[in-house]
Amino acid sequence: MSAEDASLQFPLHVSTEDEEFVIEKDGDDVTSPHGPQFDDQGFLSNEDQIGGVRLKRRRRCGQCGPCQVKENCNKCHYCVRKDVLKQTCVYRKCVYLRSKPKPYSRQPKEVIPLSQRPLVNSPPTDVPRPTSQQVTSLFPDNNGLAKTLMPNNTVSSPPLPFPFGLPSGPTTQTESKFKPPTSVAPDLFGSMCEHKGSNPTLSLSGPMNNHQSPLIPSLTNNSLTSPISDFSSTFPRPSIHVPLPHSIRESPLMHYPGYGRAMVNEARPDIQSPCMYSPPSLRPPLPSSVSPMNMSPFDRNPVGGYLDRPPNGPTYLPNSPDLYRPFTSIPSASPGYPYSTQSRFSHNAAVYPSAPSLPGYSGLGMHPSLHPSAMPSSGPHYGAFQTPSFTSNQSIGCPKNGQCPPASQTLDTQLMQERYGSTPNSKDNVSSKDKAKESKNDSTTDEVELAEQARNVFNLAERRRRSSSSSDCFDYSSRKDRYKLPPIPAATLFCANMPWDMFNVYNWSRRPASVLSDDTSHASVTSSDFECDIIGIDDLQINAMIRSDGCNSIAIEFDDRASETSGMSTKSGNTGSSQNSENECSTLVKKVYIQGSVHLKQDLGEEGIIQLELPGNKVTLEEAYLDSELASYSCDVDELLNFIRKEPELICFD
DNA sequence: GCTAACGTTCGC
DNA sequence: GCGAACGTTAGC
Ligand SMILES: [Zn+2]
Ligand SMILES: [Zn+2]
Repeated sequence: MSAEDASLQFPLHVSTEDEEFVIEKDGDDVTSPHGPQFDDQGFLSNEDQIGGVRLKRRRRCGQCGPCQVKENCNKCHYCVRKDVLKQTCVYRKCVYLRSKPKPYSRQPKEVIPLSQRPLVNSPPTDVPRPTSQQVTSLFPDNNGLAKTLMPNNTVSSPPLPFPFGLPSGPTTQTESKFKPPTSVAPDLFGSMCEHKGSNPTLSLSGPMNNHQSPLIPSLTNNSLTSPISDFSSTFPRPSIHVPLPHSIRESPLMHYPGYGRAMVNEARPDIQSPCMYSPPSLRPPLPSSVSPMNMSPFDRNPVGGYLDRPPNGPTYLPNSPDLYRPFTSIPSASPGYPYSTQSRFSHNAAVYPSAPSLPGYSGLGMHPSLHPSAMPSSGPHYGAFQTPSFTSNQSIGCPKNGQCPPASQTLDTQLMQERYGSTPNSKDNVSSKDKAKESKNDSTTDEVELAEQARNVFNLAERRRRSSSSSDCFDYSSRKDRYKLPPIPAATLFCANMPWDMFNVYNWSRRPASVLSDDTSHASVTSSDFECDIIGIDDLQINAMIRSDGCNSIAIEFDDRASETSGMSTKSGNTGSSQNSENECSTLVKKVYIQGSVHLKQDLGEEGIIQLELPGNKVTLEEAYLDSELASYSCDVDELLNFIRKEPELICFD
């Protein structure tokens, strides 16, 4: 790679709602060796542009996913015709260069001293910078750089931006100045806390923190779902609906948390599966009560914590590298295709042949901002990237609303195959819509209505938000263009048949959540087929049930039965977990505490994916039991059963 | 509006 | 000087 790889770290292009700024490192001046200063379009923003004449080309940002790709695919149109077209590989095309350059008449922008700049790091209105508000994973990659699924199905990890083990909290000047997105996600935990305060319910029984209860190796789930009616009938309670606005969505920014960190192209150690980690600064806003003292992320694994489970975990768990992957961040493509405008990357069968072979979407938050057909039909599959933007007023909400094109089942399937070596039953996929419809029809009217209400709550808010914000956007894609956007792979696909399906926290004893979907409508409906168990977050002293309608919103509901819960909890708490199950139901397993962390993933369809990670010791499984079907998901059933048998807290019904 | 082509810029 | 690829525009 050449000069292009010595990509930009500075200046940063920061914009607020109303202003755009160019950020340079303190001490930098316009003639510093860090290079020229660019404005939001990457144009020189210093005296070189005084007079409104752009003199310099933009350069690749070096931080986006495509910029992390170091090799040409040699398959795409531009690669094939490189000599003539002289364009960069479609998989390497910087996200920020995909927007149409502004005309030369552009006026220069003010260069603001770093110390005076707002911390809000949002994209310029006319450039598809990832926004700080586009978040899917609460646990993004540690290095904050997007990764790309390479043709060989490996993840092309971008250079590590800062040393592993970087102490949390303010460290360097740079670190403190370039805070990660301040708006990361709805403060689910904060909501819990709030709710706790106003509606205190006692915790689940048992010593949640003493680890006396059986530990189950980390659980991961991919579907927090429940039929609403079922759930509601369980116990009346206040419901906190957490609409998932732009905050919880695919967020490239979460993968580039530090526009401002000197993170580009630095050497990185060769680490194993640097996927399940997150930068300290980007962890979800867990209240201290939720984050156990021993949850230092850097204790968790060599790369900053948050492994699904320890790398040397129990053997009965699938010994798959996938276990140490993060949940795939599913791009949210359609709703706000940020790119441009000149449709430089719009659908062009010549440039992007063979639509059915969409290459692997990036497992790390981006996927090509290219029409699926842009990708080469065979061979390497790069996951290039896109930056979702939510200024578009294109389809809001899930395909159920009839506003979004469905994700491509074909592509999803292929992606599954490519990424995980397993593929959902294609028939299932093909018929998923029908099944979804059936499922929906089977649902009670109340269920449907409630689910729709939940979605509508979000949709309304989101429409408002988007409509208010879209006006100041520059040249976003036309409606026509937007409909050219690549489909969104349904999140469930990425989880289907994944190792973590073995432990679907919320669906134990129920069918695994490995329901494949070729569109989010199916995901949504499918979600409603599931039933949630209760999770207990001990420090919050609440029982909370997290439910998603599978599309646009997540509801966190808290057990309102204070007295009942109190009694139960008190009983269990006093007696310890060892006494509370046998008397209740012969089929119950005692409260099970989870070793490691619990990953919760919910496909929100067009809105992206929400991923939560909870400390395992804060999550209990109640009335969970492992049936043969579920056990079959283990790669080593015998070992798993042995584990259960050995655990006095677990009851094994042979 | 869209793309192919290519002049040009840029970093090395 | 060279490779890479950005930006422009003619042509459709
Ligand atoms: Zn290529
Ligand atoms: Zn880039």
